[in-house]
Amino acid sequence: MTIDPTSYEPVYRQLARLLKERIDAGEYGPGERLPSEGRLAQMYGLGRNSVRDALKELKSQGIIRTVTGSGSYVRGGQEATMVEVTRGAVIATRMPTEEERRALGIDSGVPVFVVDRGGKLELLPGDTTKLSVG
Amino acid sequence: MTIDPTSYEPVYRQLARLLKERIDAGEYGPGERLPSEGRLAQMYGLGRNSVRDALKELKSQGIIRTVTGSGSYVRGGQEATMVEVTRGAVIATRMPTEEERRALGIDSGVPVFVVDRGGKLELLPGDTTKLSVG
DNA sequence: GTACATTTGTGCGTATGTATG
DNA sequence: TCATACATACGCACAAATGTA
Repeated sequence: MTIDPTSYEPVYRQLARLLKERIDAGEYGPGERLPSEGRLAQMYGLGRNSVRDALKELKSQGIIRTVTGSGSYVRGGQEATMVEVTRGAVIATRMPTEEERRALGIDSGVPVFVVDRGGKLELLPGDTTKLSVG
Repeated sequence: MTIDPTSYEPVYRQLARLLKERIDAGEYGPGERLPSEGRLAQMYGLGRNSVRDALKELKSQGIIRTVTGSGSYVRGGQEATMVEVTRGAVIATRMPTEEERRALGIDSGVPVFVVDRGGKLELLPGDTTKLSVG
């Protein structure tokens, strides 16, 4: 499969879709490193910025995470801890701010739970938390 | 308040933080349009790409949405519908796929609830849904 | 309906900084 | 020390969508 620059679909989206398919198919497993940005650009005949746009999309979807100086890695495969929510609680979900991300130690592209237990708000990372109603 | 290019904090993050403060302060209300990218670049002495990076961050946090050819608008102000979750349900949150986004009719930067009621999965938009435990 | 200006989207280039190994 | 790799920041050009005259 290759990239078609004449397609109606932007090349960076084509690449993002392509990489996601590879990941879903298990060709790149959890924790595994993707080829470098320069390598991907070379492989698919794109500029590095377009490759970065594709990776940015995957990051924003929480599919990969990138480490400066090292590479881009497939996320997933983590265990989720169960948190019990009690009667009367109200649960919302949204994307965290930068501060909240740092505080919770989560990557970009990961949403958070906002649990309101009678006025007291609690913030929980969405990638490693599941709420059980009981 | 202005942008400091010599700061340890990237200028696009500074601008994102600054705009978020303006929005939180109500200077830009829900539904209101932000200045155009070119205008913001001019106002703060940045390149347009840096402005776009800042807006991308706000988009990824679900704070604004952009419409091609029109502008960037402050999100929020929508009513959230309460959905009751019953005992035994398990709730997760994550970013939706493109297909799910189209199916639910939600913008990018909006996470979804995944409610598991005894094996039956239900997908709920995170921006217009709150879950009440009862 | 048409033409035009405005605004965002895409794609590429360059340069430099920072982190990793 | 050195090469590799990602991050930031600027620039340019053109496409596509919008809104208005």
